[in-house]
Amino acid sequence: MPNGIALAAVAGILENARACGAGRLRRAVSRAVVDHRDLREFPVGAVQILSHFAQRPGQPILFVEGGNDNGDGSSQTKIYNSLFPQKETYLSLEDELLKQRLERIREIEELGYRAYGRRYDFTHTVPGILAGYGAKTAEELVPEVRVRVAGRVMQLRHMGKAGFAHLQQDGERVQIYVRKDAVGERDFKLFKMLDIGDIVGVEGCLFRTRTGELSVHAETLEFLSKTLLSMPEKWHGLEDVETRYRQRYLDLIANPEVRKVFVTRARIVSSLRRQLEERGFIEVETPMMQPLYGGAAARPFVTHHNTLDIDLYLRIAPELYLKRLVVGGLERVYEINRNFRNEGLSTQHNPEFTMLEFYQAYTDYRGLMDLSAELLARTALDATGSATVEYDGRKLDFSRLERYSMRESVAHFWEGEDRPTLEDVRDPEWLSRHSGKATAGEALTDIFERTVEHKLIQPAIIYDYPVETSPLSKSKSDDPAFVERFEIYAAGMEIGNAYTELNDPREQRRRFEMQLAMRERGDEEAHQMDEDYVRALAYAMPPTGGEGIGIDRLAMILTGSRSIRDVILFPLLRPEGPIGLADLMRGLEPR
RNA sequence: GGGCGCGUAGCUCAAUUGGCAGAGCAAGUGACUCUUAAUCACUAGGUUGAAGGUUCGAUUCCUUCCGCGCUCACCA
Repeated sequence: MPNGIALAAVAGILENARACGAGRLRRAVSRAVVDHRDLREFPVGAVQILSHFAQRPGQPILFVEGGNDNGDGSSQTKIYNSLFPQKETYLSLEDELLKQRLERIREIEELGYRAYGRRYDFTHTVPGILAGYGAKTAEELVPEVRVRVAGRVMQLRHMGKAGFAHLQQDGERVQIYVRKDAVGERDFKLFKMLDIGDIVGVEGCLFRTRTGELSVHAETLEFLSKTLLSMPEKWHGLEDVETRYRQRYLDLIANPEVRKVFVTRARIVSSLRRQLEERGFIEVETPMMQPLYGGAAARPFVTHHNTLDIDLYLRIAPELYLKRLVVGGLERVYEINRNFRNEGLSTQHNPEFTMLEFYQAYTDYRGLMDLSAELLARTALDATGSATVEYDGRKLDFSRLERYSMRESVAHFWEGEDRPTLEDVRDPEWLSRHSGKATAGEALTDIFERTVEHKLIQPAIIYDYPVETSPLSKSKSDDPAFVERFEIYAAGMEIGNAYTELNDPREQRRRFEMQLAMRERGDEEAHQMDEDYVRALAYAMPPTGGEGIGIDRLAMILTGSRSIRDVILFPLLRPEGPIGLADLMRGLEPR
């Protein structure tokens, strides 16, 4: 290719004039070429090259003229770049690493191994080896312990005719020692070809190295899977937040603590399941695609079913379906699954998030408070090994849930001189003095949110909410301005919401109609009329307590994560655009 | 949606006032049969997120756009 030759010639000339890598020149040329101007003035800097050359007649010419760096701007380097027509000639997009790895695959197969292997029957896992033999001395390993173990190569240290590697499995690592005279010519050739990130199987005996590390003395190697891309750096791991979320698999490989977070999350969910099962709750699954949405105040996602030709909503809550089941006699039900709310994103909000909701017939919000205290204490213990966890430098004790009524909390957490008394907090005049909201209830909620919410670091229950902000809860019989509802707070976040369920179909009809009126006025978050739900209540629902616990936020607190995205494996991000790997691979495909 | 910040090699990070884009790890070649962030020598690797603008000259200054983070608003 003529232009390629020209480039080589330029490189040669510059090599003589000054030690200058071909890569550097290529970049300089490509910069000029990209501009595609006939004349481009270039900085002189310290460049002291005067070189010019012509290719063959009629071919593009690169003319480089240099001067001294005299600092007064009088000397310039000019590149007359007459038309290198295809910049691709110079901007090679080939990925050297990928090319090398594909070549590696060929070599591995030439040796008689599969680059992408089949079943490997291991006798031990890496964590199993560490747990079983990590405490044994060299002498105790003398009756030979043979193991077959597989894992991902995370570190490699070659030393001529021997070498060490660390295999990672389930987030833990064991060292293997491979020497030529132990594994033979062919396996040792394979060992020398390994890249960090490859997955291999090793058979051999356990021993301790001179420095005392438990290791597998390899006798045979099996190749199981080839990495084509390079792993994140061994020391710092993967730190780029965006890459960590987009390529969570890399995050999990490179950052052991991330794995722990998701293991803890799994423990939280299984602990809650087990505790609810023990109390006679059964797990159910209700529709995620709903013709009518309800159970919370939020904007939904809309989708469409083709055959029925109807729009459906991704559920914002399972509440109304779960209560239908209570009507049907499933007196203790729970569901752990995703809700979808079409809202902004933040460190505490992901558009899809996981909620536990449970309903228990014949109890009320007082009963649920006691149950919540037990559930949370036990979950913290099961997930972290302690009912006390540290979050953001504060110790949170889940074994004792503080309880305040909303009014008490305002008085209790007030900062400043004019701390209100409990009498003040129920005085409409005092409330309107401290909030611009129209009604006393809304004002109380407003004041609570501004002065109390962020101070609820210790796990706490706030109970008795104004009726205005709680459309689905049953009113307190002795104070109809308030409802039997509580929320659970910890680390300044709301993590749960519960109430004595409204089970009077007449009242429910009235509240739906109020919501409908709000919809008419353009409130997208107002409830729709769900007449089937009213019909269900009309068959009589037992008095019931219902509660929702945000699993993601609970997981944040119990894992010490500051962002909800750190406890969701694949948080919602904008699509990243073309990756280009498929094109690269296609370009390197042998034909 | 508003405000602030970030974007440089596969990864982690430098780059003086606007003046030749560098290092470590990873990669390639060679040496090394107990290393462990192995070591030693050499090599390669860049559209400085993208597009414009200012300038003799831009990673650096300006504008717009893209992506991410924090924050406010919205939202439980």
